Amino acid sequence: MELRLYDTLTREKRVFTPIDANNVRMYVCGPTVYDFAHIGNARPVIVFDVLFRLLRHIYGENHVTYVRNITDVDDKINNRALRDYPGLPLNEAIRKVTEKTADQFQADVKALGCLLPTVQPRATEFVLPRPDGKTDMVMLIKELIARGHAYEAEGEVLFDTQSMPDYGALSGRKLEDQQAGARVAVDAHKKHPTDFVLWKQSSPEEPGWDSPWGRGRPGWHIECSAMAAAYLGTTFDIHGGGLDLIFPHHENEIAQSRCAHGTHAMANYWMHNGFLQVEGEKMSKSLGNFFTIRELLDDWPGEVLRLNMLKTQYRSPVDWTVKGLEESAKTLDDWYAVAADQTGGEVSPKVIEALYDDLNTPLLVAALHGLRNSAAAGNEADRVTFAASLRMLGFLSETAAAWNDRKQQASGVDAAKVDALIAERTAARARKDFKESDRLRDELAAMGVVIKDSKEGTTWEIAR
RNA sequence: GGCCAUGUGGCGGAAUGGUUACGCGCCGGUCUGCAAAACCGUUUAUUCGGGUUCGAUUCCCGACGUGGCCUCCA
Repeated sequence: MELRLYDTLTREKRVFTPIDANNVRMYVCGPTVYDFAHIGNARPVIVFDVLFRLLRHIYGENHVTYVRNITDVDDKINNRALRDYPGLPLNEAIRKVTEKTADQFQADVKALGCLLPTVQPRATEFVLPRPDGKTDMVMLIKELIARGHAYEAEGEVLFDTQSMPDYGALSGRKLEDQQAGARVAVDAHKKHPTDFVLWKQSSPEEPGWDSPWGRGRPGWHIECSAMAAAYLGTTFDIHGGGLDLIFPHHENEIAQSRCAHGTHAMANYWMHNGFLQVEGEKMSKSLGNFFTIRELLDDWPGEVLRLNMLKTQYRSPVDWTVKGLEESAKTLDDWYAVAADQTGGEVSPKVIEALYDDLNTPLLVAALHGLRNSAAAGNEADRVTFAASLRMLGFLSETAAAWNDRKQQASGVDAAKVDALIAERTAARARKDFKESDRLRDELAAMGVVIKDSKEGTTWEIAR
């Protein structure tokens, strides 16, 4: 059994072979911290967390390096800073925006059950040459100019796309096609319409760094090229992100990195997650179906959001619906009850096998259902395996009791009152006063409490 | 317009050149004072039209639908 991953560059599933099994290296494009992350942003975070966990399982916990950057230099951030903190000096306002947003992102991701990446570098720390000598953006740009892949024009430094014979390979674009397209803005100072900015000048009001090309700031793509090289080397194993990043972001990252380093590949496997729709419609602020992770966490435990995401294979579109969330919540209630705080054990081979096929998480969920049914039927070995498998995937982060308490607390139901009503009902049933016992049951139901009678007595839970 | 992805039962969602995925729901049963829960069981599908093939949901072509990218959106 071998791990196979779909590679966007070759458009096929390929057996995964790491460059160095002692240090498997993965880079995933993280957030640009200008606004709270929405549920669509959560998808790559969760998907690549699962891959990270799988790689750790295969190669060992200390033999995988996962880098997820934080982009804290971007014109959207500048605009947001000006809007939200009009009185403050820009640099201070920017810091407030990026810190607040980055902190919220970290909290959100943790709630979703994701492990901390090995490193989370910030773009602003990689603009200028560093004391530790790690690759920085200015260094890369100088190298690109020296190698004849970039040129200066009107104060900008631009990447010369025509200098790279196979530019466009990832997205399947040809330079010729781009020329004819009327929608590609033609700037007089560009040698070719697809040439893109590596460095641009900043006005005195804009954030900037002093560089060989004057005071300015980096273009959009160069920060990932720098941070990836800084931590993972000039060629590494896996580069991931959302489908929309294929062009131009990843295409241009590849161009910059390969041309600066003189390599044949930036990453050996390019993975892209599909998009997310909400209730069958495109998520957009104007439609009012735009949810931040934070908002969803107010209504659902993070594990519910996580499971809901993993019910679909990562390359397929996800339709994010309340019905789906309810189903996921119900499933987790059941799984918590059946797993029953088991500890230890090994992850099920079936779970690993499903993940080996390009992270087939729906098949994985089916395998979990199988274990669950076996455990519920009394197979104690499978109960342990079931729990171990769930934990490996980032579930079962709390005790079953805590899981149930959370639901009760969220509902605001008074447990003592429920217990008192149930005692009354039990007494009524004992004297065969079923009219009264049914009335009490209705009263509890009106409070959102469902009761369950069994031979051992009556238990209750919060209706979803 | 160019390029890319996708279209499976009431719903979500896998797999596969020929034999029921799985989950939710529905329905039936056991249990129950009646229910609920639990457990057992049943049910329904491969967008359309061609082609290849002994045989296609699976491969090929076309149509239609949906989504994405085409300079800073995961």
